[in-house]
Amino acid sequence: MSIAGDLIRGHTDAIILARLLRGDSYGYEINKVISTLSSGRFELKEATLYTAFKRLEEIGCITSYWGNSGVGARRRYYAITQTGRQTCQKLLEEWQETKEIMDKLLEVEEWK
Amino acid sequence: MSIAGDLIRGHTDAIILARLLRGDSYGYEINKVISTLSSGRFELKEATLYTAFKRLEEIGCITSYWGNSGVGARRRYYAITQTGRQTCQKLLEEWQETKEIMDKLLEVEEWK
DNA sequence: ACGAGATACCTCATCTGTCAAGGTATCTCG
DNA sequence: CGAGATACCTTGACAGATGAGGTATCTCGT
Repeated sequence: MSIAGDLIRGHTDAIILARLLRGDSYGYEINKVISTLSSGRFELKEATLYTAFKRLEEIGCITSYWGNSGVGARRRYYAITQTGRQTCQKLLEEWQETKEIMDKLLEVEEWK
Repeated sequence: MSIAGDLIRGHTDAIILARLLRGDSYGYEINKVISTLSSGRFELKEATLYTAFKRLEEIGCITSYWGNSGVGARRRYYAITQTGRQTCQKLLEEWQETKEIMDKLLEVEEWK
């Protein structure tokens, strides 16, 4: 992985919620999507992902239910709640702000 | 503080190094500059800052020396090393990549 | 029918960086 | 002289990321 997890730390909740905003999904799939969208440069570790799900469910941002597909390994689906939507919007705004601030702080003159 | 430190976590080294690239400085001043540049929206806590200095010095990215100003409280100045410059450049590139990936991962359709 | 590999979930102990809280000492200015 | 700014530092607690380990099912080639 070229992008260390600590660089994303604090933003995993935002990533997960933003994904769930597009529709219910389950852990394995979300991980795949993240890996694909980042062209493999970043992937959440499973432990991180499930820790996040647990945390998000505890604070009421998501709910979960077992899929009844009948085929394949059982899946636990997650759905975003109204609280989750609000939290997500807040986190997205924070990300925009973080970007602005970081860009200003990292501004460098020319490289010699 | 509107931006929690954890959102910046993993980027503090980059911030400090990018600052030192502009010239030697000391803890208190760097903290002030960060606060100013971010319009007060973000500030490193002192403990975090000094922890980072220690870490960066241990891995050879910066060196330190006591200022001999004679007036005011004593200051420990920090200077970036050649290793530090390389590390800084790498971290800046990582930040650009992090931004790209995050923006892609957080992409949302319209808000309803 | 069997083994490999993919799918899919989960837990626990450990590590690392952040931070609250506390401390020391000097200088400036009213 | 006292308050507040300047300036440094350490310690312990905490939270999130992760390595390592575990379970179970399905698919596909041989």
